[in-house]
Amino acid sequence: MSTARSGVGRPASIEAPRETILANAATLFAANGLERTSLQDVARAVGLSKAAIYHYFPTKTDIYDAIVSDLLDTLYHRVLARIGEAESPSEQLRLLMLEHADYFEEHYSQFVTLLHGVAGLGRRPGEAEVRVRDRYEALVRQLVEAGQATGDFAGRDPVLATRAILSLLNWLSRWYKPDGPLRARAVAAEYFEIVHLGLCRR
Amino acid sequence: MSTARSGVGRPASIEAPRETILANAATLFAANGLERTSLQDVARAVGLSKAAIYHYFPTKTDIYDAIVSDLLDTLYHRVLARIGEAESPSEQLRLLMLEHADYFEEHYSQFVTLLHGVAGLGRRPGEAEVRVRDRYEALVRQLVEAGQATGDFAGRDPVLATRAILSLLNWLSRWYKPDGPLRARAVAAEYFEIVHLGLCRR
DNA sequence: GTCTATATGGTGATAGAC
DNA sequence: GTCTATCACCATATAGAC
Repeated sequence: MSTARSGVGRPASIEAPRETILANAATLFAANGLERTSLQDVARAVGLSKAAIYHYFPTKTDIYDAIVSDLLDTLYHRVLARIGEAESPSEQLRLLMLEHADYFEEHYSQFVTLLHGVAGLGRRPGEAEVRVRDRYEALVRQLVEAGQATGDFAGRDPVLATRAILSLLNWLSRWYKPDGPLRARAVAAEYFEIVHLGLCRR
Repeated sequence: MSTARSGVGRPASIEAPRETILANAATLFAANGLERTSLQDVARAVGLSKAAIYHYFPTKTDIYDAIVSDLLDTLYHRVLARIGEAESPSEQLRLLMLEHADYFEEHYSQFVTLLHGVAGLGRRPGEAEVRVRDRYEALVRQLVEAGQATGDFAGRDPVLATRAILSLLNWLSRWYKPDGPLRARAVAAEYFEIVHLGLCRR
């Protein structure tokens, strides 16, 4: 079946090394965090040596950055494509939250890596990450503001309303259990109801 | 003024060593996380040697645990005392969120240490920490359920409503900037309005 | 592309003098 | 109670053979 196994001296070989490394690293980062995950751990999970990992990524941080940037980029485009189907801003917001939850569930380790992979708030994220996070936040805010313009929503502070929505979705990564009975989508649907009603009346 | 200074060979001495260590460690843990904060860093901030720190705490993890457990315990009792003044469940919930926000602001580093001090979700928190966190979550849930019983709130799922409320308060630790213009209390007040209305109608 | 072996430095924790 | 000095270990990253 497998073409090779990491043994005593025989060079191993795997397919799609970059993606395999990223997937395994995300699982480890999500469980133990970036700092407590050694490259040795990653290498062992992948089935390569430490030095082989360095062939694909110059530093451990680059692995982390690749996971995060891949995730944020795909999330944005998937959500954007999905909400195009809806007409009213409130329906768009609902679809955004549902699609976000689905995507979260499919890429649980990557989300946890993004949101809880590095401890402490002092780390300055790369400007690319900041840009793509801001873009996503702006998307939500535009929906809220559009809802206020059409009268779907009442005039709450759109910045704080946006933060509330994203807080719910982000902290879902702490409540959610991959093996639990609750689907992320179901939680997000309930959250939407709460927020939606809260936004409707002043 | 100061009784001693950590110099070449002279033993230093500080007052309230335990509290000083905890306060300095919380600042460092909040900024850089538990793993990236060395005991050397803590010792330098406090003004003692590494070995002196070990005189007060057997391991680095014990310092972290002490910060978290002190925080959660005091938070619970302060909030509990505060909401006793109110009569209706919705007013109690409002006071809980405001008091929580005030306490968060006063102990910002400790909250960040609790919520973002350790990376990864694999760490099993101590049973003492779990107990006191569950107790706080139960307090919020009781308010939601009481509000449903009196008709203050409509019949949303109380568990998910509770998680929504705590998600907002917990993720506030990511938006909030100690030097920023927004008071935590003001954000919490707006969050209460959103959630309150969302809970009122089905 | 992958390996073994190693350089280099920091870490948590301890020993023992004062 | 605080210090200096040190231990034993593990980390990231690199060199160079194959």
